[in-house]
Amino acid sequence: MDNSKLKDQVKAKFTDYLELNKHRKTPERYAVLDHIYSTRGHFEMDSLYNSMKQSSFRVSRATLYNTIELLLDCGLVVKHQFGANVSQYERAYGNENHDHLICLSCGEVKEHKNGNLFTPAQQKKLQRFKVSYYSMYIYGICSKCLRAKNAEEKKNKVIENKNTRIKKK
Amino acid sequence: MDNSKLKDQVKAKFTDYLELNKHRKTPERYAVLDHIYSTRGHFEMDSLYNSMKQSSFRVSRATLYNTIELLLDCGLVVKHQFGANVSQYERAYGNENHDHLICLSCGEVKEHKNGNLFTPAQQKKLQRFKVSYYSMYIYGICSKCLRAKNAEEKKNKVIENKNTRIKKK
DNA sequence: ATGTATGCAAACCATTTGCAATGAC
DNA sequence: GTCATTGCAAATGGTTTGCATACAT
Repeated sequence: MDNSKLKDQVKAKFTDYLELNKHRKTPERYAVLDHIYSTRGHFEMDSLYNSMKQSSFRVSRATLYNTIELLLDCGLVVKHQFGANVSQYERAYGNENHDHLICLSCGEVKEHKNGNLFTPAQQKKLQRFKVSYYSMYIYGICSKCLRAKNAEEKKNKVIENKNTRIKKK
Repeated sequence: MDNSKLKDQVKAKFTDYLELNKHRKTPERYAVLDHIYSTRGHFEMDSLYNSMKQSSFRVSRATLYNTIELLLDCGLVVKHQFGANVSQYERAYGNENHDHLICLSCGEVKEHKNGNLFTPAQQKKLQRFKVSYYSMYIYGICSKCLRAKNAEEKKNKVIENKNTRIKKK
């Protein structure tokens, strides 16, 4: 995947943010940013920590949490809390807006490209509120669990019928 | 507020759910439901616990968590995790669909009546996914914080100007 | 040289869990 | 009478915090 250009852009954006807010430009911070923009999709703190530990640059959990806070603040990362106890994070720059389909049965999270549910025109209607980003979570039952549930119900129906017949005797 | 009719409806719905799933109809469960539908807006576990403690019916935290799980499952309550570490909950029945505006600066959550960003027609497009409900979270800066921020920036600019003048000397 | 940022380990705290006692069925 | 449910207290685990050390400025 050739995303060196993307990485340069986010690095520049991060540098701007750090300088503007008088934060230090430490190698740890850039290493975290680089690592996050090396993979797609959602990640959680623990996996990021382990993944970086195995790479050339290890950082402490404390630093990870500190850095994520900065990345959230400057809009390079987005945070999600879908319902499990762990927070999930996601690249925000160069990542097309999408909704999240969350299965209430198995917990799987799928991305759903939707584009413009929330159009700029609609954003304008929100007077007196400066929108940074938005998250759309759609909860329900995924196709896999739906099939499993249907199969289950069919089975139960058969059993019920059997019981009815037994009772009739 | 006359919501005795509403309470009867949700009570009936809860009873249906409990019977269908062969769960017991304990007084604790109905007390929790009743308490939740006695107030509007968001609440968290701790406030619910304390509020019920002061009322005539006290339940343990364990039971509270158990019962909320049931209420979530039968769709009478919705759970939100806006970013803080505590989950927030909300009545779902008779509660018009609305988005949530969350201020990244002060954490305040405001409801935003929107109606139908997510229309039934759009839901149909989600093949192979049975939608139960959805949550729209719009993050940004609220008007209060926006004003504060502007004031702050104005102040900094004045200081910068002063510094420039000093340097020029 | 100064003081912010890091790493470590301990603390925190919402939520979950184990288990004996209770009470819905 | 049976077994799901309750209440209590202890355990869990993601996240935060305090503090000594390191290092960006």
